[in-house]
Amino acid sequence: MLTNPVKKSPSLTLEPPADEGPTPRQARRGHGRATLQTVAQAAGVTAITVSRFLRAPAVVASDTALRIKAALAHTGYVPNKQAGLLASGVSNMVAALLPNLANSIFAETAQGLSDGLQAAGYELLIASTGYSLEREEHQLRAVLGWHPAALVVTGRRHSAGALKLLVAAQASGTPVIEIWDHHPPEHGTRRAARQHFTQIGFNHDDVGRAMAQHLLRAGHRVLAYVDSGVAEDYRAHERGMAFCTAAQAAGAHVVVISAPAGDAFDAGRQVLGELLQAGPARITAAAFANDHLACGALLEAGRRRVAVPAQLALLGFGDFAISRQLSPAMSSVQLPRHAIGEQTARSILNALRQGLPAVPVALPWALVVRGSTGA
Amino acid sequence: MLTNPVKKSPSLTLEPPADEGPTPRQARRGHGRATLQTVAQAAGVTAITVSRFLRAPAVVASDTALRIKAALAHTGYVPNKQAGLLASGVSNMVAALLPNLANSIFAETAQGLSDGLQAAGYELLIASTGYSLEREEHQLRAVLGWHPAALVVTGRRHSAGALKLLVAAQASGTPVIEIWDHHPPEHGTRRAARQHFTQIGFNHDDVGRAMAQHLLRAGHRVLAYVDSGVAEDYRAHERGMAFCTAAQAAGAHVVVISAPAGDAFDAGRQVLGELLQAGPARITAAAFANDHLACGALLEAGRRRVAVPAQLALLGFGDFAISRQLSPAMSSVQLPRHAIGEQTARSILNALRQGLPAVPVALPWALVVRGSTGA
DNA sequence: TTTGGCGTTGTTACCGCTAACATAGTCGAA
DNA sequence: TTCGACTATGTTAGCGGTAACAACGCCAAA
Repeated sequence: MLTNPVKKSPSLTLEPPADEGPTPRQARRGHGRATLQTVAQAAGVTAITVSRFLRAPAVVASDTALRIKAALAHTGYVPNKQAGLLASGVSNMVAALLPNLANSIFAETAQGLSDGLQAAGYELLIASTGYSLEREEHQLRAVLGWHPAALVVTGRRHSAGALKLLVAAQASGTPVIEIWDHHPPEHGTRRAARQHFTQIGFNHDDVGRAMAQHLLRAGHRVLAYVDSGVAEDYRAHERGMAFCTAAQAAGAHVVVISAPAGDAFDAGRQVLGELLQAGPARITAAAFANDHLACGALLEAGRRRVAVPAQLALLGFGDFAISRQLSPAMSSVQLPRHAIGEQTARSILNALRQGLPAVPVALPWALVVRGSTGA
Repeated sequence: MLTNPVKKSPSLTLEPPADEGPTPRQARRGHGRATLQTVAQAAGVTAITVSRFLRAPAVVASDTALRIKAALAHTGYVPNKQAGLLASGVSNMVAALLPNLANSIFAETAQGLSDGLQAAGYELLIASTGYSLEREEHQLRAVLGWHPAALVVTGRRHSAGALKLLVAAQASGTPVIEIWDHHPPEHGTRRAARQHFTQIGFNHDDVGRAMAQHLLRAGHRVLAYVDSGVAEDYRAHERGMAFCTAAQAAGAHVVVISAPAGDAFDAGRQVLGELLQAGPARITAAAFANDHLACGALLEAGRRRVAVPAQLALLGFGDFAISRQLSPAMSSVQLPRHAIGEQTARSILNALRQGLPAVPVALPWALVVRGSTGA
């Protein structure tokens, strides 16, 4: 009964013009895809009934529902989200701005986000910023055009323009979440004056401090922090600063070395040479901005027959899969990579459903002690 | 001069109703964001003029342009892409379906895609399918609702429903690109009967064959292929099949072992035990579905004092960063991970700009011989 | 002076869908 | 029988842009 004659809708553009008068102007046609009109016509109802069926099948009569169901299958209807969103103002898309997708850290977070959101029927628009605040602002402006249901940005530092956009978005009810950081409000800065966003991550100062304390407790007194080769990765710097502060407070010496850019393993290898000769006295332990650097140093130490940890203890960050596999296994900081994404998805869904602002979450990390710092 | 009185547009809903009659029904308001109307009002023109300015600044008079520019800055206008797309039918969003973002292989491809598209002002909607064809179809249906400018899917195998959607999308002018594969048309199958999509990647049969030939040429006669722990990764299976075929054609024995699920390094370690005792005769060389498995085996070989390659040669796939770092360094197959993304972006942009279908591209890979197969 | 072209801006209708209100039809209680 | 509550569906008017066409002023050519 799909082809029974239905009352023709005057706005239907599918049938040939039938030259029944002066076509006022050339009608813009659709792209040939089925619309609600198409389906409605096939089911012998109007568009709004089909629309209702799609959003709440229970409200239409059961026989109507059957006809609509058949018509949907028959026409291969795919709802136009632009139109739906435009009309309803409700989006099911979440936009996430990440520094880099290729970096396993953010890739796993993206996967976690994706998992959590997709299960709830949301979609994920991803833009990468390459650690640049300028690009972040640009991407932000671009994704805002889609009126996303929520915004996820990485870190708590943004350009002035981006900040304005984020504040405006939040003010208009869009949850804004900063991931991979969890920082107490900074007093005495411009930052403190403004509203801040929900943060889901962990405190990098705490981690840097814990890394120092671990090495200090093992008796090291001349330390090094090997900073990331990515100059814009402020979180690695923050850990380094906290590391230095804690070490110096305990009366230890600290040297900071910046890793060269390029392949992180190779950078770590190169850094080992510097570690062996830098410092006022012999460096006995080094902490790294990430595990790849640390593993590079560890492998190079193996090649050069530098005893780890006896001669030089090494401590990574990130606990990548390879770290436990080397020997000695790399001590590192285990991060909630995937959990940040999952928790962010959960918080977003909560915020959207309850209408409440998302709550900040400090996720657990753990310093895992293995052979490289003398377990 | 932004606040000068402008001629009031009758359709403007910003001013209070001015109770000049029975408000027919409660007007739906926007979300408080600036619209073209807002900007136009501030600039003393109508919406269409602002719209024109945004798309082709040259066509409006220069003094008008100045006023509009000021009004845009003043209102913080962000174009509503839903509305724009709905009206024009032109999208600047590309949807990509990838098996997994956390996997470094696809993460780098995503990064390449993202780089290439963002530079041209396109945006990237990413969905992950978890290697499941069923989820792929579901995600496909979801992203199609956005009317993307192009579709990127991974691999050439899709569910029947997904295939139908892809064909329909392609028929309506949306470029469809299959990445990470490049396969000649298969004769005698249903696949051959239908139109196929632009493929950008490489031929996994070729790679599997090359892996076998490399080991055969080194004199190995009892081989193993260690398949991926992800059962749905058909490309790894295909490489394995080709590997076996080539080896057997040369009169060698081949054993196929499936890696256990879970951490790939650990899986590789476990597999080493099997490799040492499996087979009709002693296995002298093993090829792996990916470098993590291979590296796991290599590390375990080091622990067990199994000489690599003298006692057992190991050959990976993917050339991950760690592979060159171990000793002996892992022989592997270098893949155009990032290039697949970049090339896909380029092809999409070409196709959209020229209106021509995207051309298939076979990207180069290379078997890199290092110590683990006895360089 | 008339005419036509050009440059610039405005008017109208429409993209596909949904909110709000309106309207039939059904059924039970008064 | 009448009324009201309730169910199921329809009508209208947008959401915020853009395509197509119209119109206006200006200036040069006829």
